[in-house]
Amino acid sequence: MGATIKDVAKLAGTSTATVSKVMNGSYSISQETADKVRKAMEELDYHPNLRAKNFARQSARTIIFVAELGKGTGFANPQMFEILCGLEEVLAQKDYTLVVRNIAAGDCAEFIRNAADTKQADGFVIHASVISQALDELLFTHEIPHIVIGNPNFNSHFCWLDIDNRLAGELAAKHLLERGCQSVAFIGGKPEDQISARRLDGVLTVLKEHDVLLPREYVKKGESVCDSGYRMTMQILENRRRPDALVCADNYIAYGCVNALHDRGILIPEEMKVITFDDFPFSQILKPMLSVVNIDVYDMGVQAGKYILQKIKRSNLYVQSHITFPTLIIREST
Amino acid sequence: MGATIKDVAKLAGTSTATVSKVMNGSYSISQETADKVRKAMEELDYHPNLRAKNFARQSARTIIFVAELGKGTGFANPQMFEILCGLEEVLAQKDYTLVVRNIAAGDCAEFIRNAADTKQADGFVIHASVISQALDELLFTHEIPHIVIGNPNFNSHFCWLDIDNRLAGELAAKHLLERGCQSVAFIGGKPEDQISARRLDGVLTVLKEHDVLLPREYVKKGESVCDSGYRMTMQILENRRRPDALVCADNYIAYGCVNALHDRGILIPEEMKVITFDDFPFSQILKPMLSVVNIDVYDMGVQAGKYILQKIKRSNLYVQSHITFPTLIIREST
DNA sequence: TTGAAAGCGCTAACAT
DNA sequence: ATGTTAGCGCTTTCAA
Repeated sequence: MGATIKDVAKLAGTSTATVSKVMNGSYSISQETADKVRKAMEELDYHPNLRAKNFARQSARTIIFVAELGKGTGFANPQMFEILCGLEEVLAQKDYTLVVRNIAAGDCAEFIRNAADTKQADGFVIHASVISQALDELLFTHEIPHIVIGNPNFNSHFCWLDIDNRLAGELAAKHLLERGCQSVAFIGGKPEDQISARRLDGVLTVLKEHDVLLPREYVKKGESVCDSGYRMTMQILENRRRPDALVCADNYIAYGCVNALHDRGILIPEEMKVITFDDFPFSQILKPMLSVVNIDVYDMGVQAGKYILQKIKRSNLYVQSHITFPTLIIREST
Repeated sequence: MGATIKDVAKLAGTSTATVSKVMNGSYSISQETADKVRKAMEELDYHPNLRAKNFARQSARTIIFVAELGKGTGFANPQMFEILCGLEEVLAQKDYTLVVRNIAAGDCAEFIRNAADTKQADGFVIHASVISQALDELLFTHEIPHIVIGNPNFNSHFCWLDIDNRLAGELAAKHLLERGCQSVAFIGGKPEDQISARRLDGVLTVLKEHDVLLPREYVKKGESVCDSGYRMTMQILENRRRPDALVCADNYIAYGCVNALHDRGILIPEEMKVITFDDFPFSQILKPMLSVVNIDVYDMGVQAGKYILQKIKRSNLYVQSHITFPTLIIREST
């Protein structure tokens, strides 16, 4: 066992209260005493017991990151890890501890209620995959500091942050316009895929503004897998008139798309420009390397960290926003 | 503030000690009293304060996962996240809390010393990227429960777990032999790449045993990137006699390799079998889908969790082993 | 400017 | 089988 505050007090010839005050930088301590105490600390190689401190203060200085984890999550969702890293950066800087907790969506409310009740954490960063009406109510009525990562798809009181996929779509479209494209097609994910839908939305907005049409037969919906991207691309190529650019809703679709163009002997970007979203996992590896509209998910974690710390201080703070800005990365495919 | 143990005791008409015993399942409590207490708990919606509990018990029930995180880690190293998920599963099951902490290699020893000193954690799971001689000494002399993920490349007292890359190489080679291959080439990473080297080692061992030769010109060393894989494959194809199988040291190399074979019009697997390691990120997506020797990194996290919990109980436990077994996944490329 | 003392909520040794 | 009581290490109020 290391030295305790008592040992320090004894050696310094003061009370434990004084030692505590020195540690916490109270103004009402004379230089002299402070020096004595600090010397004693050094001599004893004293490190305050964080747990005792938190207990006495009735605060944990802990944030729990809650999400549905499990086998395969690391590979399927590296973004989540990236967010986690950003979050950690901010929390560690402010001497907060980051706890990671896997929880099934159904058990989330119960878990958080208990964790908040027993003061295991001061706040929660919650992945949108585990939210529910019940959770919303709990957080709202108990005023539990939290921030949800991802836009809830139902009406709620949650504080949340999300990517602005609509804006991302706009950026992609604008870039194509700048490249002189006259006719653009979009190949997307499932009809219910919100991300894909919002990206399409952004694309459409910009194209309309510039009187570039995107006829119905140039919008495809399939699945977020390579094969589907391949098929959708082929379908688009069947049209009498070909578009001069393809916007792919994500990397997987883009991969299939590039394969299809390759098989048809269509040159990228000379005959067809291709752009997609997110810089992972293929965009930098495919031939040609793909232009993308990317999201800095690490920064999203940083933002989440800042907000949750603010929420803890001022619980009336309310945030619902698309805070993380997408950026255009131009590569060979456009 | 929620109800405390005192409130429960008062309502149940017992002492706090009795309440504590009921909570912790002591044998020496009559059914009757236990029921009374439990009813009181329910009535008050009592949840024990975990921090008080841990503090009183002088144990944190916490494991800290220490690694060098930062922007890009999530994408560059999804394995780490996968391990983390496995670790969380085991710890949560035993009511342990998992804390994630980014630390530079240089600051690691200092951080762990302090965390251990102040009993912030009962044990540490440490990524090999942040270990050092100093850390080894600290953990050894202070008998701090830990487990290192990854084989340290210097002499040490660490407890560690790692993947058995040698065995993985053996499995790959055996599979090729079973497929009737007579002549095998290996295209690997940099000369100093330990993982690549061990995989090659395993391949060579098996081939020798079966009198299949792997001549010097069939072993290439390059880089773990697609382009390098492409070039190395082309080099091998330049030989007068072609091998009938290629072992690629990893997914990136394999990607280049497949491209090269494709460009040369060589059919996989009919004219050339291809096998690689790890099931990420391309093996399931390339055409043809690649046979791989895979490592269950999630399970590695699970193992790490089990070991660290054991270490905490019995500090004399000593582990240095390649604990996670590779498995063969046969797909179209062989 | 300093110190005494009462917590913080729970555990565990010891007594009954 | 149950209760008494002394901690766990630090904070914080209040008095000196």
